[in-house]
Amino acid sequence: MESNLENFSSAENSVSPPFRKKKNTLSDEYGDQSDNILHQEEESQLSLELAEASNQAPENSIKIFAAQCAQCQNWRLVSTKKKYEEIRERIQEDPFACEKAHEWNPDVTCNDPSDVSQEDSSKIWAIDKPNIPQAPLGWERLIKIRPKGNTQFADVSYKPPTGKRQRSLKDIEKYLADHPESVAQGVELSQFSFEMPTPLQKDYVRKRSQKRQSDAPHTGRTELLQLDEEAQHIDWAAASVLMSLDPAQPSIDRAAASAQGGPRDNNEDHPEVAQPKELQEPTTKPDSPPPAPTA
DNA sequence: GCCACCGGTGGC
DNA sequence: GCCACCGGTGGC
Repeated sequence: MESNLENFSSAENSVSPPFRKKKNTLSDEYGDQSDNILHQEEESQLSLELAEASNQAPENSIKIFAAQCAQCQNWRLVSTKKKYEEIRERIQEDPFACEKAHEWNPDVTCNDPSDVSQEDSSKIWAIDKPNIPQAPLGWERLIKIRPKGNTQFADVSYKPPTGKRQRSLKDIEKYLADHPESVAQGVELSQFSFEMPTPLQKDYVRKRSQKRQSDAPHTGRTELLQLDEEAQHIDWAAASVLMSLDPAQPSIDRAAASAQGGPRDNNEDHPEVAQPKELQEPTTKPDSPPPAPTA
């Protein structure tokens, strides 16, 4: 992926403004299928890509951020986490559009294919919640993705200018009580959100009722990718952001694809084969998007 | 001793 | 049934 994206260490979220378009996915080529995914209301969204499962990147941090153009529904990589946060915070009132990407990708237009694809088997995608405010100055919002099979998809926390990570609103409350100076600087509870992203693969997270598969080592991201065969649909309509990890396994695409296609109305032609590319591969350069989409 | 991870559970 | 919070524990 691009170098730009590599900087990101954490993910954020995105928003999905209500749109009037009918398509919603990132797919260019398979645009249609994407429609199914988001179907109904189209909204623009943001997506994130998690760091590699390997040991290199900071754990399961999100590496790539993307936002969906409200007009063409294609996804555009966002140059920095900060920019991403800015977009996210106001995405509802100020929907993302390809034009906004000109700041870091001057030539991109709605005719260019999405910068990201869900097909990228090496990535795990998750949709983030909308309306998450930017972290207060000096604070950093962190999202740690848990390995597949956990009862929870991720852990959201905030790292204050000083002190340790805060894991909940209650923690924040306490922190603010103990740090009047922060309050004096304008930091308030409403600036924090511990909502976590939703994995595209529904079975990524273990249901309470199910036992963990003893055999399956929950190594983490790697497994993620492969699992779902069943269609797991995410409510794109409701979703706002996507994140992806990169497991070393191939075969994810399909899963991802099915996951997405799965959503309610799939009109796709072929259930399995169809691989909606909602997100195009990050591989693609942000700057030089491939040929035109088809929409 | 501190930090991060993971599981369990209470509350909605 | 799902989600968020929090405690326990293992690893560094």
